[in-house]
This record gives sequence, structure tokens and C-alpha cells, in this order.
Amino acid sequence: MTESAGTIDVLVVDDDFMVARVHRTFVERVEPFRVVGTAHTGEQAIEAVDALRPDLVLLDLYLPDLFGLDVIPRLRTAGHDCDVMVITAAREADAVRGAVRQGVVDYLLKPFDYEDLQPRLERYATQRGRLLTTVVRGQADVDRVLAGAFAPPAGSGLPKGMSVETARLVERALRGTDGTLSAAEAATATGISRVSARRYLEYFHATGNAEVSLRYGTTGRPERRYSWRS
Amino acid sequence: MTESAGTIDVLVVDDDFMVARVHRTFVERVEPFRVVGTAHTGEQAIEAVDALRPDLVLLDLYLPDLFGLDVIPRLRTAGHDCDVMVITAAREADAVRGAVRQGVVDYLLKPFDYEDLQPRLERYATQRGRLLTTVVRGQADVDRVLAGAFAPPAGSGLPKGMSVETARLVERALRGTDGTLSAAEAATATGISRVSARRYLEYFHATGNAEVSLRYGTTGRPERRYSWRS
DNA sequence: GAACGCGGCGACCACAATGAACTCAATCTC
DNA sequence: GAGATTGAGTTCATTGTGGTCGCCGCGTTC
Repeated sequence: MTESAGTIDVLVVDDDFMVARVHRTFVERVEPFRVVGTAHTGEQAIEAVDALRPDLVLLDLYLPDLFGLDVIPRLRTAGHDCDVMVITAAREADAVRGAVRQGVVDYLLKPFDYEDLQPRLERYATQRGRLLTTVVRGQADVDRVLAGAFAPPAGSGLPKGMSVETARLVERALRGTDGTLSAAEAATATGISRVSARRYLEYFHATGNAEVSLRYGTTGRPERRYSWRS
Repeated sequence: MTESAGTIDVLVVDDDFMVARVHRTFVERVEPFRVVGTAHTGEQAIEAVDALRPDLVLLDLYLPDLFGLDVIPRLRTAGHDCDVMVITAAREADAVRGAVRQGVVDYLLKPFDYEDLQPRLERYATQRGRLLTTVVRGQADVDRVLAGAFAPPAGSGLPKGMSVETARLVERALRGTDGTLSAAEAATATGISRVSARRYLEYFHATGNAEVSLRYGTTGRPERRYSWRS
């Protein structure tokens, strides 16, 4: 929802007016984030989420009226599916555990610099972009979402050093054969080198599109045989 | 490793009576888990958590009265800090994303075997034990908690000379048999050589995942027989 | 048109599994 | 009880594949 065409709307929650202001300027220096509002109490935060529908809430835990973590279930009950990033001085292990249990996307300790916040926002942005295009075919895809790891191709999400054309070529070769293919066989089948074939096959394995099994019996190192997964 | 404390109380939630029964037996086969109750609807689940105070809830998403994910904020609002592991046939990307946003500890797709559930429960148990003894001194500790939430692929730190695939193969063979296996039997069962089989079995023994007993009586050197340990 | 970035390739090194040869600790034979 | 027997544990050179490094051609940019 809220497909604000790329931008990520942020609500800043901190009881200290000056601190909230600093957070705001920090966030707005990072693309494609945009601060749509500020709140200074838990109740204000809930109202603000209701009104502004942000994608992400930067949440302090020490608020005058509520403990920050108690704000989150209130949001969920109200049907909001925004993400939450905790920014707080709270170092209690219980607070961190509770935050993880509530599914916060990150937990940043005060005091912090712009250099601390910026990479975390960027990590969130890329991770968010991946999730929005994820297709769940099996357990491997689910595990990838949980681990926050790579996403399936789904277009141009290929890592550097790989091209869509070659990927399609290898994919077709792998689909074409009954049974399994080794890296060398895939190479001769596609006409590309063994090294490249192996790189793409291993990529398919990492993304969960291919399954790999080892064949023993011959002397020498065992052979990795790949098969496409539906 | 890490038998930090007592048992972990589990509530099983599934609308299908038979399925809930199966989950129950699966869970009780894993130390130190104990099933303290079963629920078949969302409302039942909430009442059961209220009454039984479990540490972990195995939650199906397709429930007759509520969507499973809507159960979680109800629990949080009621002040329960139990963990949730989703076990469902729901493959919608929205369901997975929503589950992550709610902070579930794992998400397992049906149908599944005991061999699928068991390592996930064990991972949860060790992670839980680790969290309970964590002291937060700085950002690095917080990051470790966040990363460790899902990170370890359950056995990635193998020594040189061994491969994860072969390790998994031997592990499955060892788990599969009732009773015990010798190195030679494991070799024929897996299709690898006796030497390799023994190397992995001995590794499992060294890491505490397998128990070893000697069998005498036959002429010749006594035989080391391995059995898997939970 | 020179400099740069990117993807594929050949060559080389590392590695995991193998099987033969060897060692070892039990039982068997006398 | 000493030595032969036996079958499992242990070592090691061999081997063919996995994996990496740097080069090269090609398209793109300034």
C-alpha cells in the first residue's frame, strides 16, 4: 500500500523536541526518505500514524505517556502495517528483546551520528524494495525473507557481474533437461564457459530456484548436479 | 549445547484436530519442549495463552474465526511476551511479510516432516537461551541480537575438508534409522565411501550431535556404532 | 579516440572424496 | 597364554571437479 512512487514516508517520534528535529534533518538527507510528521508522545504517535499513514516510524522508547514498545501493538490492532525502527537510549536487554519480538526493523542506540543512521536507513530501503517484489514459491523463499537475504530475480535484481541474457540462457538449459546437469554439462549445452555456467547455476541455487545434489562414486571431488525447481 | 534452563512451554494452534495432534507429538520429541495446550480457533488461542502462559506459540494462519496474524497484536495488547512460530500452508507474500513485521521467530510451510520442524525448534531454543543471558553494552551487542534472530543456517561452521551437503546426507541417514549405525553401514546407506562416512560420523560425535557406543562379540576389532542425539 | 566499466573466459590452485595399504584391538586356535 | 586371524580404524597418494584470479574484448562515455 501507499505506493508513494518510490519515496518512503517517515514519522519521527521523540519526546525531545530538539532531538526530533535533528532526526528529521538526518532522515531527509537520505534518498528516498521523506519525513511526513513528528510526534512527541505515544498517543500523538498513534494519531499521527492514523492520519499520515507513514511507511516507517522512527520510535523512541522513553515517551512521557507510554513505553515505546507498547505503542506498536496499538498500531497493529488499528490495522497499520508500517515498519518500526527503534532509536533510543534504552540499553536494557528486555527492551531489545521486546523490540525484536515486536518485529522492529532496526534498533539504534543514542547518541548517534548521521553516519550511523544513514547506512541503516539505506539497508532498510533496499530490503524493503526486495520484499515488495518477492514471490514465495517454497520454504527457501520464506527463509530468505526471514534472513533478510537476497531476493529472487524477478527482473533486474541480478548481482553485479551477471547479465539477464546469460541467466535466461542457463535457466532454459537447466529447465530443458530431464534429470540434472553438472556445471561442465551446462557449459557445453549452452556454449558458455564452465566458470560462467557454474556461477549462474550457483546463483540459482542461492536464490532457491535450483536444487543441488552431490554425485559420489567416482574418484576425485564429488560432482554438484543441479536441477530446476518448480 | 546450551541447556540454559528448564523446559519451554508450547501452545499448539491449528484448526485441524488431527494436524494439531501431529504437531504436538513432533514438538514433544524435541528437548526441552513441552506442549502445555492446544487451541483450534483464534479466540481459543488467546484464552489459552492467558491461562497457560506458554513461552512459544505454534500458530496456524488459517483459523475459522480470525486470521492468524491478527491474533498476535491481541496477545501483545494483553501483555503477553511469548514468541510465535508460524506453521501454515499460507504462501501469500503478504502473509510472510506481515509475519516478519509482527516479529515471528520462524515461518514453516506445510506440509512438513519432523525433520523439518526439529532443527527449527532447536535453533529457536539455542537462540532463546542466548538472548536470556545477553548483556547490552553497546550498539554491537544490539546488532548481534538483531542479526542472530534468524541468521545461522544451522551448521555452517564446518571444518576444512567437509561439505555441508555431505554432512546433511550423513545426518539424515543417521536420523533415519532406529538404533545405531556403523561407519560401513552409513557408507552403503548414503552411497559414499566408508572413510568419508566415518569422518562425518566422528565429526558429529566430536560436536556432541552423535553418541557412540562400541559393539564387541564379533571377531575382529570392536565396532563403533553411532546414534543421533537431540 | 582514449579511458572506463562490465561480463565472459582460460588457466591455475584448492579441495573433497576415494581406495589401497597399513595399524590396531579384539577373538580364536592350539 | 602366545601367536594367528579377523575385521574395523587410520593414513595417504591420487584424482577430477569446484572455485578463484587476472586478462581480454566489447560497448559506453567524455
